[in-house]
Amino acid sequence: MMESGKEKEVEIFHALSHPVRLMIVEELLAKKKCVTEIRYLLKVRQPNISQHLLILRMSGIVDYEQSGKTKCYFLKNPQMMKEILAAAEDFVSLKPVFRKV
Amino acid sequence: MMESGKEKEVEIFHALSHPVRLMIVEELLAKKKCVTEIRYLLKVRQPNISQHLLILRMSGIVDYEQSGKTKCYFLKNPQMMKEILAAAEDFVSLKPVFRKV
DNA sequence: TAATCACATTCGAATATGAGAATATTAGGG
DNA sequence: CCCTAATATTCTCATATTCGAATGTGATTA
Repeated sequence: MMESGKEKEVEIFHALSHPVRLMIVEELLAKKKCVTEIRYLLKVRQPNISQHLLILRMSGIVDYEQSGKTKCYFLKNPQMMKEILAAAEDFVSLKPVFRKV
Repeated sequence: MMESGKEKEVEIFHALSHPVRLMIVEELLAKKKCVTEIRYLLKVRQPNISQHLLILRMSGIVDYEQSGKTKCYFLKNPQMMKEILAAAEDFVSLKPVFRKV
């Protein structure tokens, strides 16, 4: 396949393209949280949360700090993440009537 | 699975999470183009381009207008797409040194 | 140091996705 | 009407993703 030089962007979009991961990011936008908090907020099993957190971490979106037994996950760049999400929300909130026919 | 109310956002991110689709969007950001143009610009086979265009169209990112035998694809909302892409580019262009350790 | 809490990893099964080949469709042009 | 160009669709195979179950690991506390 072609090289696009956009692998990193693709990785970011891919990381955000799953409902659970997107919800995790939005939870972290409000406040850093540990795995168990996220787990119960989203009502998703713990191993699954861990798997999604790994993907988010590999893509550079989140990182964590250990504090005792728990790991506090946080957004590495909340401001820019906010911009990406805001842009996407603006996009999807367009009513069809305003779209080009 | 939980309902997040963010299905549309997820769909947008998913549409942008493939290198060929992202490149298509970037080509269309410059100018509307027909399938054959896109095909040769990206050096990707035509059926594959058509499949990706379908996904982009389903997600509401692109639409087309028929002009004779060809279909001209264009972004439905270039400005907002530009914002999403710019935000993602900003995000990935952060040097590790500027990121929280 | 044994038990427990918090989290990660591994594995398997179900499902989804992506690419290519072949074929179909649709719209002019002769 | 046939022919060709432009695009779409279908089928199949390989690969990737996702989830749950089971298990592993690391830190804390009894």
